[in-house]
Amino acid sequence: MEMRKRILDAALHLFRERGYDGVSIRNIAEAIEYSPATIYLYYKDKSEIFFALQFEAAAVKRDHLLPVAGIESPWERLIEFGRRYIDFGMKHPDLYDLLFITRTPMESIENQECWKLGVASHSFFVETVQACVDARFFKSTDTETIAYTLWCHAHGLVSLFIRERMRMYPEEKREALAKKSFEMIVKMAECL
Amino acid sequence: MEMRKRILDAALHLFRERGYDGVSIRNIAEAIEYSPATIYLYYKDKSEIFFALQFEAAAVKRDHLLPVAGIESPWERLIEFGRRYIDFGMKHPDLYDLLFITRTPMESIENQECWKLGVASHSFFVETVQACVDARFFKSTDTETIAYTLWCHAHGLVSLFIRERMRMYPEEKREALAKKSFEMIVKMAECL
DNA sequence: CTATTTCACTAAACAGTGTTCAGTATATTT
DNA sequence: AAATATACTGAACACTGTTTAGTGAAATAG
Repeated sequence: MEMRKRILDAALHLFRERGYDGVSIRNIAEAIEYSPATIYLYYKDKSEIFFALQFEAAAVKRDHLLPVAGIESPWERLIEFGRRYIDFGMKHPDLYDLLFITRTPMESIENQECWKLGVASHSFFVETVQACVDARFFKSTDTETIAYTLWCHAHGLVSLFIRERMRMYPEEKREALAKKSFEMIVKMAECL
Repeated sequence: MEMRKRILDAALHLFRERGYDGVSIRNIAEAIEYSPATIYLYYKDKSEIFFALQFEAAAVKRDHLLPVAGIESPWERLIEFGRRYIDFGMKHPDLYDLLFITRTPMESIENQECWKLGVASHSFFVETVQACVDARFFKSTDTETIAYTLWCHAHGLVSLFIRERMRMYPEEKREALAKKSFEMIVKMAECL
């Protein structure tokens, strides 16, 4: 299990610098000073390395969101969840990419371990929205649509940012705009 | 100019089926029954084919949004813009992907023709929001943040859909959920 | 009508990719 | 000492984007 870890460490490091497509099995092999063929003794193919990293990304995200669970007020919990979700995306663009943007063999992902972590996180999010609904925080009682709408905003915000679709805004203003937008959606949710 | 068109037609057709990375210059050459080297007489490299297609995508999007310009009421115009933006993304996932998700050599995109179309569309969107602000439609007067927030939601909605991040919702419910979310963000904007 | 230049195109190569497989050298077990 | 298992690799296969030297046909010039 020592070798698997060394491969993942090298792969994550390289992916961070050059992106998934920018890194070859040969690059990873070179980084750990083994032959390319050795990689295949530990991972079936490149996509399996990807899934293993996606699992790690999901774990990092889980840890990033963990403190949220301790907040008692559903509304405060929801806000902090959103804030930290976005913060995770901004701080770990490659991990966020891996989890929510990159094209992957999605047909098989339900069987992967990383899927469980994702589902758990999403369930926690929906439950928090449900708690807000139960506390009569919103006029609307459509938990599913509320949760999905808030997720759309957060995901849109992060993915426009990390896939560089904010070129029409000067670079130094982008993060501030994202922050203001988060505050705005919170205000909008208040009268939802 | 006949050959350039044939290359683009073949490329777009193939990209639609197998995605950008799934198609090689050799595949395109094969499709139009020429040698791979011939492609390079008409396009500098693969990325230039990409930019040409991105331009076409931007044109399709522009045409899709064109009817919106005729709507007098700023608020109605804004709603219809959103509706049609999302509709474009759902109907042409590969074009939307090309425009707003795919990683591209973004450093040079400002010099490309497609950038102008994108900027024009975004300006029109912001101007519509500004018209709503001028008409005292919102309490907030922060046009930039309002526009960006609405865009985040729409982009998040489309990109979660077309990059298959809605697996936790049964397939037949996804589109309905998207529709309900759009209605919800409209309601949310009303009390913005 | 021949000679030259231009044009549209390609075969073949270079350096890279993911992946496989036969084979080697070392360590462990019998 | 012989047999087996372990850990690894060199070399190949079929692919990729891209470049270069060169072909054969058409257009132009003398």
